[in-house]
Amino acid sequence: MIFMSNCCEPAQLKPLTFFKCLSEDTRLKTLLMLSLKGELCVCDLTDALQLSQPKISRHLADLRKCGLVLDTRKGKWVYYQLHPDLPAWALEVIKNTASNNSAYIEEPLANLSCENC
Amino acid sequence: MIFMSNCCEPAQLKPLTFFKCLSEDTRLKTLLMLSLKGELCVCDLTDALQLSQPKISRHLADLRKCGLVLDTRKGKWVYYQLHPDLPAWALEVIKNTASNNSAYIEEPLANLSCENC
DNA sequence: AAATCATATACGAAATTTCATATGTGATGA
DNA sequence: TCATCACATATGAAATTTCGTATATGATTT
Repeated sequence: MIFMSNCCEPAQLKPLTFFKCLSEDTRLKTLLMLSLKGELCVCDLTDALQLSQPKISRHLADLRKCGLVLDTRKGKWVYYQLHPDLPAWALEVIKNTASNNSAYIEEPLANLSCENC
Repeated sequence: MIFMSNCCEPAQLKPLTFFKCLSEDTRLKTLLMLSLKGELCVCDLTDALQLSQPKISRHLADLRKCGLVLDTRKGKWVYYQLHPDLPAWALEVIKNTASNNSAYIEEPLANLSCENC
């Protein structure tokens, strides 16, 4: 994303940057799932969304560079969560969207193994 | 937008379609301004955003085809407003974004002639 | 240390989006 | 009816985004 140049800290998250992050299927579903599940590793997401690992990783990198998600390594795994410093309005947009569009994330949620449920 | 194929009525507005509409500068500013001003004609928007008329018109056509805005002809002018049937969650996203990002639309708002203030 | 597992990045190609420019259309007014 | 004003659309080129494939990295296990 060309707008990644503008995005460093969530505190200065620009609305256009934010919505560009939400404007692609994989990234949007990832953000909505994180808002519901709290924390997921890369392999959870490849399973849930049935997509290749590099594809998931590239989109997570975009979200990370824009400050929307935070990654934490735990042994071999890297866990992602919504960034705790996300501006309140942005978090509200994500939560609002998640709770009003359950059909959109129904299938990926169902694909999650029970440990994450 | 390729996702316009999916979008007919606001009632079935899909989240991805919605955020694709918000992911471009002209369209996002237009939606935020409409949420604050209620109704604006095409020439108001070209003035406010300082952009060419075809550029504004094309983006308005995208928003119209996705069901985000409603157009009404009044004599020579065509007025646009947020679509009254917009799902509540989507309207909330727009209003929430507008009220928390005043700097982003400060300049275009200032460019509006006083009749629209 | 070598192998393996989980994840990240590089690269060019393909798909999509955006734009400038030219032209079309519908309403109004002379 | 002719001209003009406000707006819409068509077209191809340019810019941006997305993706598959190959490869790199960092942690764990053997």
